[in-house]
Amino acid sequence: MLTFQTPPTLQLSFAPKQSPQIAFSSKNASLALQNSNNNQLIQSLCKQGNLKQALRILPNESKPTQQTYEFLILSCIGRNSLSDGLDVHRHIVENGFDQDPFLATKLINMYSHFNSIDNARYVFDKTRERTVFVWNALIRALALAGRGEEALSLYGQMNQNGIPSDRFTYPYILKACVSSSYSSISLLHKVKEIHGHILRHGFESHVHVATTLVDVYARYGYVAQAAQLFDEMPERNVVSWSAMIACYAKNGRPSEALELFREMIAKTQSDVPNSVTMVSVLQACAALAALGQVKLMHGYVLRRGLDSILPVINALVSTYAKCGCLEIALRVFDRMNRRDVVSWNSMISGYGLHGFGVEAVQVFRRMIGSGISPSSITFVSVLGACSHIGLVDEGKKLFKSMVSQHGIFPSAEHYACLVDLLGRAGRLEEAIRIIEEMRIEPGPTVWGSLLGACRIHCNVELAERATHRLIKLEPTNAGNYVLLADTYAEAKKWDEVSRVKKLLEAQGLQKVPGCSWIEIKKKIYSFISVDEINSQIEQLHALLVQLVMEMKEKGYVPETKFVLYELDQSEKEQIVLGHSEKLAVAFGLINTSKGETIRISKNLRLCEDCHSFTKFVTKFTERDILVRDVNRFHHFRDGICSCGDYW
DNA sequence: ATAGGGTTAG
Repeated sequence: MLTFQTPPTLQLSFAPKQSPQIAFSSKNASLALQNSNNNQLIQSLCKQGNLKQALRILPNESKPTQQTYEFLILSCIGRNSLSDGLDVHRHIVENGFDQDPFLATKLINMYSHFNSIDNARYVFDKTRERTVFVWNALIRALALAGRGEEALSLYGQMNQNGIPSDRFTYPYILKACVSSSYSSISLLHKVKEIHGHILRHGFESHVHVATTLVDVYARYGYVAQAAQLFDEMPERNVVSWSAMIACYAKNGRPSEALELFREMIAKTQSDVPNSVTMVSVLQACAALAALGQVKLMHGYVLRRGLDSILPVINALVSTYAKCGCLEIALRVFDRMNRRDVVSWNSMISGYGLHGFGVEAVQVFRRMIGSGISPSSITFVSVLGACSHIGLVDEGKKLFKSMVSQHGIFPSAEHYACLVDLLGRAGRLEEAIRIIEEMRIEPGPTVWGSLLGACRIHCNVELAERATHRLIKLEPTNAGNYVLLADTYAEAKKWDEVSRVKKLLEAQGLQKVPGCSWIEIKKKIYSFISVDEINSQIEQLHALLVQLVMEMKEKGYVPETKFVLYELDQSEKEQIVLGHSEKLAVAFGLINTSKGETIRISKNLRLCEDCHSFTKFVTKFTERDILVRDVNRFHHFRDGICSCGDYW
């Protein structure tokens, strides 16, 4: 026999059955009931914010219906009041509606809204007639609450009980996979298993189900899988297109994202890009640092009237900053009439990216002053900004203020920023002490920051220690081995250099090739670092040789201390001359007009020789050169770099 | 009745 029992988490305080003290007298209430149906009275009381009173009237004065309760549940959600929700639930039970599967679904959704999962499950457990709606509702609640495993096990039970899943079940189940704590390998296995179920039940061509599949594969980096699914979709809409564009944008394939966007516009009339599409498109432009593309997209945003949508403006701010145009980013930011924490974060990181640490901290303070609470990302941004310019004390203060003033507990990412801040400034001992005293597990980002700093300051011993940890944490990241090898090379420990190189090869890992690119007349040209000259870059190479020769007379000395081969000086110089950034600079010199800033992007940190080379080029050719490396911008002008040689 | 895509960091 199922009876209503109050579980520990469901604290229903039974309201005293006294006559309500209300502006409405009971008489008025009865009258209203005679004239209209009770829903209207309840609704009007709810609209006045008087839900408690509505509930008091309910059993005495009227015969509530399913609809009445549905309305009451929705008002609790609208008013965001869990305690009212509990009251409504209690009334539902008292008035004999507790076995209504429709209301059970609504109650589960309500508890899900309040993230009160135990109560949602309680409703589920007490409901005898579990329709597919009831099952779906609880699966959804569990998936949204990050309890993926429970959602999946419920799905298993659903199958065992012979309840046929429907097209609504699968998007929830796929989300459950994402919100589970499976390791990525068993997760892929799980997603494939669910994918199999979807195929077996014939839901794969359903647009919502297929779009969710695309998204889930994309989230885990299975771009080819996602693309295949997308290609095979018999029906697509703006959401499917957006999901696929986002997939490319997020998985390091920005050109394909832009290509797909163009295809979307060309191929379909019905699927018009919306704000969500544009946010991903802008993200792709930012990844490419393609200022020309951003301006085109900005125009599109204006034409479509999407320029008042906050996430779109936020994306514009951060994209302009990432494309080297801090001025436009600031202009867009200044004109905003409403700003959320993301807007501020975008501007703070924009300043940081361009080496304006002091300004970034000022924006941070303005943000606090305007009453916006900083998020954990705010601190990553502002600490990163301090780190770029070496504001060590300011950064340390901000780090301390996280807990003391803002109640935000530093994550591994924040420690990574702090370690980077100290490490870059050469305070390696202090940095390692921070790591040793961390209360949470220092992840790869933390050791990575330390290793990066060791590489800059040529600290072999600590670099070995950091790499030792990193190899365990991310065994396939070739970058860690390379940083260690670079450190050995600078210390002239050639035996160690070759040992690390062999270690790399033995695991089939490869150094990520240096790649630089430049946008000329809205077209992107990319260059890869080469050890030898080929015909395609002959002209560029000739120009470089000539430049270097002339610059050497003016004092340029190629910096070759980090070349990973034990060669003589001229051979080393030959190698650094093939760096992709120099090729891009030469290409830029040839293909842009005098007075025009040359804008170059690079996938790695700028090497010291390219840095000093570019400084000389700006002095020598009287050109401005803007280089974005993997961390930040360098504004080269008249022989000086905005980073002040601190990067 | 229930469903799908997006923003800020390093």
